[in-house]
Amino acid sequence: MAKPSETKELHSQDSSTSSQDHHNWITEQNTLKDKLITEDCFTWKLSQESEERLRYVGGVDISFSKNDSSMACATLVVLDFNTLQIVYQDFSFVTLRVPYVPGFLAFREAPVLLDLLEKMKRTNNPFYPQLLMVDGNGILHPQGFGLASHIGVTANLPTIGIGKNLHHVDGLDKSRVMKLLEAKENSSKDFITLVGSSGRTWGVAMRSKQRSLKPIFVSIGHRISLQTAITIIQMTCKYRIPEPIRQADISSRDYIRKIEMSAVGLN
DNA sequence: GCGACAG
DNA sequence: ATCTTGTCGC
Repeated sequence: MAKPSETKELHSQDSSTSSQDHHNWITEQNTLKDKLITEDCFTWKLSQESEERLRYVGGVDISFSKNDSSMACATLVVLDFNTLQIVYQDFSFVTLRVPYVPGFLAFREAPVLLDLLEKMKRTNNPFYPQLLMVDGNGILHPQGFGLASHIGVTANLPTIGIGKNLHHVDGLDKSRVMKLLEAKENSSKDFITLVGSSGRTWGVAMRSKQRSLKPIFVSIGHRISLQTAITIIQMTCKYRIPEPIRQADISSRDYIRKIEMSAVGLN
């Protein structure tokens, strides 16, 4: 029979999770991780001369209601890689019942984002992205399998993870990264490689714009090399955050704001 | 044991 | 993630 801690959450809006959930999540992460590809695996090219060029780059983000933290707006945008203009945009309002647990962001956010991708594929949308940027880490993650990798493997799509804050892993913490960024020998570099205590490379801390001291953290999501990911991120940064992510963020906030305005009107 | 911990 | 105004600077 179920223990009290397992029954009381059944009808709760803001559900918590058990150690059993965590165990299942880790198992699923490890299963998906077997399919992870950390090198360039796509047919398009970046060069102008190429027959098949990278043209459609997607970005996904989720914004939350300030009133009800389980109410969210998930957004998928697709930009033209050359002009960085939006060519496709879709969103979905959802109630997220899975809480945010550090290391398991994908179990909260991936389902609704995958739905948005699936909808495009199902309708044979010509703007279906050739590459997807995700706000959240790829392999820069305790299990080496963050949200960007989770979405990449599940959707079988090349993905890049972009974190705005560092997820501490393998001895990499804020102070260590700041020291590296401030070191004289690194002062002119626009990114530094994040090598952990184990010697493993997890991604890079990138100064996407010279003036912005605060870096972004770029890591492999799926089917792309770190080197290619860096190049593409640099090519899509008008500001600190690469445009596909930034536009998705702006759109989802905008949608949430409009919804809350109409909700206030009903009260 | 205590603190840290993407969004 | 979100709560929050102005402010300094290009």
